Amino acid sequence: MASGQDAGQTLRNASLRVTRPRLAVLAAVQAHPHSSTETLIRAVRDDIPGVSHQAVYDVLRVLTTARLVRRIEPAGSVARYEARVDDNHHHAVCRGCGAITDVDCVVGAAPCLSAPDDVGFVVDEAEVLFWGTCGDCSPALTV
Amino acid sequence: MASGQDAGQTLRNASLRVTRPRLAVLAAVQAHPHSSTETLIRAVRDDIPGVSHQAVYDVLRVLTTARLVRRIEPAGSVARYEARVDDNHHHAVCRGCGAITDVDCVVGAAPCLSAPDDVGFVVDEAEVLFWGTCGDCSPALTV
DNA sequence: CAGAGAACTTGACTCGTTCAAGAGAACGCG
DNA sequence: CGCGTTCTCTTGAACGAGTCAAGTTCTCTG
Repeated sequence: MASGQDAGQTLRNASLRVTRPRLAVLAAVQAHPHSSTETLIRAVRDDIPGVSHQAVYDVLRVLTTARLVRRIEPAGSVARYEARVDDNHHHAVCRGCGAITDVDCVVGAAPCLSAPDDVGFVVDEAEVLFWGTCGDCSPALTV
Repeated sequence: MASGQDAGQTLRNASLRVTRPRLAVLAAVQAHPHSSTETLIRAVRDDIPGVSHQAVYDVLRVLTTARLVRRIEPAGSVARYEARVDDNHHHAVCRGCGAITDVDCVVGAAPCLSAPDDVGFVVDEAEVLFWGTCGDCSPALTV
């Protein structure tokens, strides 16, 4: 893939060392958005069979801290990761199957909602989560 | 307390049996909004010293299912509970100390944001979480 | 007041995630 | 190009919030 070098450069730009696990994790997150750590571990092992789960956990933390991936943690779910970091978008979570779908920001720039002007609370992010039922999980609702 | 009978009636209205643990948990959630399960267990034990943690977990699940309390689960935090269920409000979470503050809904009725009209996804709740730093945790920011 | 079924106690256990120590690899510098 | 420092990965154990399961106790109906 031509993006292999790009990923290396991306890491370097973030002052991170370029290692195979990091490249593989980055690629896995891009290829499988909203995946759990376990899913990502499996995906990474397709590329590097021997990676330890700890390595993936470490890499994900580093990438998250460097803002190269974004961590999502809907209630009742394990942590999930996605590579869309430069735009402001939200998520819809299905209560039935747990599937997560991207939802473009309904208002505009982040934080896309008016912040509480209260007692010195400084908002740096407004997280919006839509809870509901996806098409596959609502067969009974025959409109 | 005069609310003792009210709480019993509240449970009965929800078709739930009235037990001391349930009354105590309900009172604890009302008295300590945004508390963790562990905190609630301690609060309940002030009233009924012998309650098992399992009982509190059970009661919280039942009350949550019956919509008498609401469960909040910010990323990186344990589950927390509150008794404000009949209005639509959101939360501000401090990245420093983890404190949670109520924020009245900025738009109006729930779900207070336009839903994704996409592929048959039916939204029943829009959860908004403001992330930032509370007054106590930002002493360095001397405007 | 007695029976049925829900609720609580006790104690073990699961599972995602983190901690810790040592071996190995990436990168800057000579 | 090779060396050393420092960060990264491996291995294996540990943690902790929450759940499961079996048995006893209590609430409520008739």
